[in-house]
Amino acid sequence: MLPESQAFFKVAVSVDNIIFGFDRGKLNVLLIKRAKFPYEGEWALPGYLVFPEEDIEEAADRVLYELTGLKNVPSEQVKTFGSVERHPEGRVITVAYYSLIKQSDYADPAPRTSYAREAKWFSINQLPAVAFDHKDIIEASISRLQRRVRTQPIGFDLLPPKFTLSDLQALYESILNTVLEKRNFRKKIMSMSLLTDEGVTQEGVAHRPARLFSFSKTEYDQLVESEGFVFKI
Amino acid sequence: MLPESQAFFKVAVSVDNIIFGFDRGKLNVLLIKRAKFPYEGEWALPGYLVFPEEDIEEAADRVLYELTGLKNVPSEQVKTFGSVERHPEGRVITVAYYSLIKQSDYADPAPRTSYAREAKWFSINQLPAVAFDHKDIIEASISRLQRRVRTQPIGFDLLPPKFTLSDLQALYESILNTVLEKRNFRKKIMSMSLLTDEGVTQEGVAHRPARLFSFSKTEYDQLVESEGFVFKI
DNA sequence: TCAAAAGTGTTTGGGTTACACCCATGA
DNA sequence: TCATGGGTGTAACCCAAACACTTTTGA
Repeated sequence: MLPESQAFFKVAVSVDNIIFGFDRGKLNVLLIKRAKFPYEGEWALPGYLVFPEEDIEEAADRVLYELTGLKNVPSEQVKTFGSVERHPEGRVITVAYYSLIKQSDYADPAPRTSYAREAKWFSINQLPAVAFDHKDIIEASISRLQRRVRTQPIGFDLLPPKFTLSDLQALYESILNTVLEKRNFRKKIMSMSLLTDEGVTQEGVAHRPARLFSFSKTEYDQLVESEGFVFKI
Repeated sequence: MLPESQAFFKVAVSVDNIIFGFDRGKLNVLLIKRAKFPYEGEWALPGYLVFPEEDIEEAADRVLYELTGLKNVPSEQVKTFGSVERHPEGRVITVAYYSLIKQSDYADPAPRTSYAREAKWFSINQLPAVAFDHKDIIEASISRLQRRVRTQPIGFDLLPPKFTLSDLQALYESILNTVLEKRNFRKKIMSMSLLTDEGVTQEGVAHRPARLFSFSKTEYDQLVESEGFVFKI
């Protein structure tokens, strides 16, 4: 290392995971209650410092597991936040990652370390105060999700393997914070021929049961590959 | 600082600037020739380490000025690159920023420090080998530019204040790497009522001179504000 | 008068919007 | 039989795509 470089290697990097889930018509984010300084006892995104010898994506997976118990969650980088005063312990630059998961698969997240006391889903419309600049991070992630969900079939990542068209519509409505016209929404979705009718209907609902559909990422990828298919809501 | 935190504060952060320019129908990127270890003598993005007490955006501006002489260039974060082995001096995580400038205003960039020997524009179709993982960074930036340019009026940032419709079309064609149909392109642009006819024509061209137009970001912002105007190419 | 790019209109098809009623089920 | 959400068709409109010739200038 050049002598003049020494002064620069004094920074820490952290990762913060924004995990989106969807349950009963509500878009949710997973938060933890911090157990240590700083912001002890406050809600925050599941995040922690990255070891100097550790890849950032790996750190994101590790930290997410330690703080919430979630494993094998694919994630994508959102943005890096690095203002000088964002962390009381020193200069900490954080890289935010977001993931979309089937919340039903991870209904009861729980910390695996003493750094968090609790992990809990919050509706994005009823978020508590959060530590650090995590409010900014959550907002940036929601914006990104709103942009992406219109041009990539990522909404399906939030739904169980079999879902109704109304589930899907409610998902889009809650992400985009709008109301969609039922007939047109269904026509648009069905015209893309992306869904497989599972030949099954809902059970135990007090009204006409809806048909269940599934989405296959593999088939979608083939469509894109072979015919340049473009997803658009 | 908690004692257990010490181990983490050993990382360096750098910034890399991807400066796009446009000249004579070609989309260009500004590179520097490095003058110091590592990668001495090789072409690279204008980038350098961030001081532990310095905001990242500020560092991006400072580093850009020092290495190329460019000042007051608005920039936007693209992505952060942080693989463990990307820098031979130690763990260095880099935050990439991209900017679009009127290349004619900065025709002859030149370094202000001994860290670079030269600064030079390269067509994105004829890039030299570049240091570090800068190839990945440039590719990520081009992808982002291609996505953004279709939904935001950022193309005008690359053109001089007065430009012809053919200039604009050539710009879009070189960014998107496609061929556009002249009549439809003009119709679409003009239908948005975003351009002001300057009442002037080209001079000194060996063919029918084209009319010159200008774009006002302020007027555009007002349109968006007042009528929810949506830019779309 | 020639070369070179500027400039322009119309038709067609597909997609988006808007809109209202009947259907199947459990309680 | 009632309440509840599931499920469907059609007309009007707008936008995108395709396509070829005339105009203006300098050389």
